[in-house]
Amino acid sequence: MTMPGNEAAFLADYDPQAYDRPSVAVDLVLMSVVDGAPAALLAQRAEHPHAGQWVLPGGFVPMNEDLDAAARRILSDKAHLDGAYIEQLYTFGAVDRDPRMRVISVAYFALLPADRFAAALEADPALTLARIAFAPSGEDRLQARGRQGVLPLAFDHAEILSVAMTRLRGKIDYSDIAFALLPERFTLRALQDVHEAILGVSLNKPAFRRRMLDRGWLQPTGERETGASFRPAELFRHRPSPVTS
Amino acid sequence: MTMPGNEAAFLADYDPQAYDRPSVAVDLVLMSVVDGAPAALLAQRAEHPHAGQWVLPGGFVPMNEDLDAAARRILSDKAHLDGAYIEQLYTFGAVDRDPRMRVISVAYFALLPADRFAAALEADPALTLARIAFAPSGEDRLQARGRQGVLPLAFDHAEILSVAMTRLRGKIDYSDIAFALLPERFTLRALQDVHEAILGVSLNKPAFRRRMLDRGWLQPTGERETGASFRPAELFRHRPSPVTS
DNA sequence: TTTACTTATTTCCATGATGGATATATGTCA
DNA sequence: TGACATATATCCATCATGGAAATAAGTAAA
Repeated sequence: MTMPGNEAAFLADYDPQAYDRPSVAVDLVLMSVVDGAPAALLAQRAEHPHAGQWVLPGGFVPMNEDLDAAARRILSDKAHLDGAYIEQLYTFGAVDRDPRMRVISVAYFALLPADRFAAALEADPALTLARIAFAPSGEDRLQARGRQGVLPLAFDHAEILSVAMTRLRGKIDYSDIAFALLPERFTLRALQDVHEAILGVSLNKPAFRRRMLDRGWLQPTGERETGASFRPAELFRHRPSPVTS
Repeated sequence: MTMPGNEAAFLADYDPQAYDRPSVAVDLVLMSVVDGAPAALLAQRAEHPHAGQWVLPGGFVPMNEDLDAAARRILSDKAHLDGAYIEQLYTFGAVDRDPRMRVISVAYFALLPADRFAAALEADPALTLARIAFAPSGEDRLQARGRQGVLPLAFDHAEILSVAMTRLRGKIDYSDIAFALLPERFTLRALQDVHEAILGVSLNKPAFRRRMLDRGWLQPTGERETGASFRPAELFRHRPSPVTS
């Protein structure tokens, strides 16, 4: 290769094939809170490697697509969902994490209200919504349960899921991501349930109410929930970050 | 390609060259606090593209090296440093972020006490330690200054640096990363200076002292600083996370 | 040796956030 | 109409924090 005198000439001469390169994938941790427990959407692999086992929905990143765009495409194509809150999580790059070849995976997590998963589960029978149980030990080990028991995850996806849960727990009480797990209108009770499910603790009700209200994130709608056989709670809406705007 | 009946056969048949793949790089944000201001180590590019401009030290990830190992290797080879606190930051994957080809960059940040940079700066004249000034507007824009004025960064490295500063600011008061920016023994004043430099605010001294002391992170040494022309402060040592152990 | 000086360290108090018990309000349903 | 169950409000003790002020402990000059 010659040494070109200027940058344009250099680029024209540049050979991108000079070195072997790893594949880059995006894996999605699609999370929600279902029946008082965190849950993640998993897919059953149809092909080798690890055919039949459960994994996070994912796919490779083509040459002409931004990482974030790839995440959204996989959300739509593989999980039949859209409009989720999406955030890049961590990049996993151990040499042997995939038996086929070197694959570096950029993990994203995506948060959705529980009811939004119904369509996805119907559209694709290879998907399941797995409950994430806290390990009996206080430690950070996770167990995913499907319809019939404990679900082991293929590749290093259990670790990815664990990192996602840790991130979620870390962010929930200083950011407003909890609202991404709730429908547009919700009661304070529902908001508290989400916090309790993610953190794995039970919270004091008046204190929680106070805290949320004077964060300025809640917009009262004046409406009340229906269908309860007792005093219905007021419905609130998420008022997006009044501080930042 | 045939459809193999078992996983071993499938892997034997698998062609990793079937699709074009991006290059993967690791870029390092090497940070410290120097003279009361955050600073980052920058390198002057010797080659195209952007020859002569300033960038974060970085390099490509070969096929047989874990991401974390690549970060440590670059720390050692490109920055002539070792033993830094290293943490993965974020992965940047816009299609056109590098004019040569598609490069996905996994950014790490690394924290070091200010005095550790001296050897690196001597060993490699293409390195400089740039001061990071807060933008006059309250916003999160950053300016890097070198010996002779404002240093613009090539590629998307200004954005990477900005993400690193944001992460550092976000973590400094609930984690113990501040200690990675200090020598083994330090005064409470020095610890507070680090916090103030990162956060860009001045803190209340007695409150800061109390907070740090009952976090349990500080181990008194009984020794005192020397060379001050007034009452010398006690030297403390970092006692690594008493909670986690 | 003593005193001025400067910063470290401690003490003290006011304030605001939080945990938690308790009281009150307001729906549904028998 | 009243029992019931939960929402919502009130109240108080406790703890973390900001900040002023007092005290301690070195150095250096008188």
